[in-house]
Amino acid sequence: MEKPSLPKGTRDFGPAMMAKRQFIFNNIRTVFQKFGFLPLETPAMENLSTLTGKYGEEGDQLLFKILNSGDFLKDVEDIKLQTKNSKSITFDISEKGLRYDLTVPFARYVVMNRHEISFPFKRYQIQPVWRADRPQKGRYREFYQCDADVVGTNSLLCEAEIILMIKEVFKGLNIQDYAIKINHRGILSGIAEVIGGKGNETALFVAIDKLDKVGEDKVREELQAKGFTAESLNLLFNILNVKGSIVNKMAFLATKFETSTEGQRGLRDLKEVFNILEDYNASQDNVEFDVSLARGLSYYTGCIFEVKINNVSIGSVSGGGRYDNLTQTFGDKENLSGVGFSFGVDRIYDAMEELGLFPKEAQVSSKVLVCHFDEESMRYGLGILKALRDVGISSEIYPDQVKIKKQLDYANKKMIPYTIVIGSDEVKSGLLPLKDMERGEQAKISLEEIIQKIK
RNA sequence: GUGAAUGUAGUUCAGUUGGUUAGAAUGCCAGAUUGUGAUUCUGGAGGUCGCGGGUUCGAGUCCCGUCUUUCACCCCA
Repeated sequence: MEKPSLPKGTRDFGPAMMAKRQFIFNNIRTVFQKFGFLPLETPAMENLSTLTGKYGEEGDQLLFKILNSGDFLKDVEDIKLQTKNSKSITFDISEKGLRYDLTVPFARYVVMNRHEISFPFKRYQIQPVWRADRPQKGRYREFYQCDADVVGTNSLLCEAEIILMIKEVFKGLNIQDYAIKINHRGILSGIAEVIGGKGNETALFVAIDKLDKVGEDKVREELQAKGFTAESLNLLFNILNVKGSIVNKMAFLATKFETSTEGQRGLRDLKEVFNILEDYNASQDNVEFDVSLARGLSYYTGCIFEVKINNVSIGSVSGGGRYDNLTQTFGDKENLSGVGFSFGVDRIYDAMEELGLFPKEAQVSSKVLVCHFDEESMRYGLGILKALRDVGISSEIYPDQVKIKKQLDYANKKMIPYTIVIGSDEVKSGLLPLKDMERGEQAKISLEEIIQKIK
């Protein structure tokens, strides 16, 4: 018998991990709902044609494809099989794939259900996605995304609210040291225009996105190899090296973008987002205008976001942006604009674990364990148990007659913070010893007092 | 997808130039303790050394393959 194992990059989540994961999920879900987003779920698999072409050439390669059922080779031409070019027969043998993100399935959903959706449409979606990437720390082949998107409005209020939601989620998770980076595709296009890199945008954006990671010299090297002149690179870094406050950076860029309508559009949008934030009385703490932020997903057209938790070895934990033409790729005639972002739960988990940020309360299952010395006291304990549960206190009783030591050990293992040990004295008097397992203190009090104390 | 490193009790790790029966800490189980847990003491269980092949009188140790995890590239939550 072969030892069982899991596919590369996938994991089981035991009860201890699930308690912490759910702490994150609940936090995010609560914030999404508070901002008026409605839940949506879509199938794990989509038609391959829905998925391909949305994530760039590299993205298509990372799609998990599902082999057709039945005799999937039946209709493949012999010539194609003989050439052994697997790419050429992909669409002959596979017509379905696992979803790569939640944004594209959402766009598909919107186009299919236009008649019953009223715009602006705000939905959130918390589901796993799959990528055939090579796993590393913080990179999994199956991971959960928590998306919130608004479609059907150009209002930059949505961008501002995204920032507010990120702040609120991180506050709830007690993550303090982080940066919400924001930029705009218009600004990137403007830079490309100004330095004479038009037509070569993809290479340019991919390279400058790495700036904070690999440094200026490497980016210069890479772009030089791609055919950028020294002169245009000097212009580029003159722009990218802007320092100072958000206002200063924008003023500087305005002088560079006098001839670029795209660049001006980017600046206008960003300025408006910051103005709206001010009207919300939201501080600009943790918000950074990062001119070198690019992001790979090719469908973004306006503002783009990325969130990084500082001092951890995990990449970005959240990202998003505005996309104007996504529904058009599904045949929609109208130009519906959408904007959204996504939290990566698995990475937030890794970061929080690394920083030791999970509160103990998040790992508590039952709040009380009722312990007992004999059958009579156990039966008496059942009434206590019911009374606790009736007022909403999660509690359990040790189901076997075993030594008190074992029962208390069980409580410790499950991180149950309180125990009530019942014996013949308690059955007689009705006074119960509530024990605080962390402090080791206990006091005999009435059931009513217990409920009041720990509810 | 390209290149590299890693794998030894449940967990974290020792293990010499290849040499008898592979160790420690911690955790687990039982007892010291017949109304109270994480301290202390005593005893016990637990490993086909990731898996498969090879070299050798002999392999945890060397070689090849494979899988896992990790790192860089690519890309990204």
